[in-house]
Amino acid sequence: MMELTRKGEYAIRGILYLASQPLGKVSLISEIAEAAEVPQTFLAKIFQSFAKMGIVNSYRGTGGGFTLARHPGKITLREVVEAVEGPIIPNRCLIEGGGCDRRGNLPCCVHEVWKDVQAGVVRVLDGVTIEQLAQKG
Amino acid sequence: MMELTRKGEYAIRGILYLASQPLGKVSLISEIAEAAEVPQTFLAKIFQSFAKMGIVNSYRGTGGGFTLARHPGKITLREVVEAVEGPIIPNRCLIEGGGCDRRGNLPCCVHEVWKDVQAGVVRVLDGVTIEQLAQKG
DNA sequence: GTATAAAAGACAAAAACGGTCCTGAAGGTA
DNA sequence: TACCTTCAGGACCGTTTTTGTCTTTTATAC
Ligand code: SF4
Ligand code: SF4
Repeated sequence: MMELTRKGEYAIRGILYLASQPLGKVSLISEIAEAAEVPQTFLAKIFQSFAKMGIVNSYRGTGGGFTLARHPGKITLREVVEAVEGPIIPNRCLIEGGGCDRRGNLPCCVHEVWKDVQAGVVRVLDGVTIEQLAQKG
Repeated sequence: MMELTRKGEYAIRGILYLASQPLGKVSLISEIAEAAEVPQTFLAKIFQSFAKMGIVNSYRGTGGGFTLARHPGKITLREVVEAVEGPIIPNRCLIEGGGCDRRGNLPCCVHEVWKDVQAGVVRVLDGVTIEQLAQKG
């Protein structure tokens, strides 16, 4: 239960490589993929998600590649994970507007527990920036 | 990410029905399935897992069925979830004896974050018993 | 115009999910 | 003993998700 997918793991490795590079340096996806030991085409998809979420900037053509869109101290691990895996939802009754199928959409007593779990995970992941991680090596 | 499967959701509903019954009362799987609104054959598998984990007792033959193996105040939500979904493992480097494939099995800096996530989730789920949940309705 | 590099989308194998079904074993009961 | 009840265990199966690959298109630099 609660397992990060490969995509999530690769996403972190990739963004961490970017964070370890000099600020503003443009990196090729091929370069990132090699350093992060991730299949290149797969990582390309991941970085597309990053770009859409405004975590990285992408540049096409000669001299193109990716840079961080913000200072690494302003990018949290939660953002990185959620960019590729979607929001952190321990149970479907926490989905925005979703609700529960039982009892006429009234949440049951367990609902609150899942909210606690969600809040706990979010707090941990929001408390870590990729700058912190990159510095620790 | 981190989503409980149907199996986990059904497991909780099923055990909560047992906890709502008079202590020691033997309940049929058909009865539990109907009350919990869960496919019966699927719930049967779930209760097999419970029995193996020592959460419930099962009795065969006429008059058989299931009872809680312990007082509901001694059964935590974590046990119930882990019985059917396996241990709470946010990332594969937390698997016992598993380790990471990179850097010669040395855990990286993100490893500690996943340990924090795991500890947080476990703390929440271990802090709730099915007795508490059943009482709140 | 041409080379470069990301964007976008189609495709696909493999695994996980969400069950169903059948046979068998254990335990009552007449 | 024969029969009925109830759970145990395993085979099976369709759908969805994961984990990618490949091809085509678009944007950019030179
Ligand atoms: S039964 Fe309770 S925990 Fe389960 S989905 Fe509904 S509100 Fe959430
Ligand atoms: S790279 Fe780090 S976080 Fe990822 S599996 Fe290895 S030790 Fe864990």
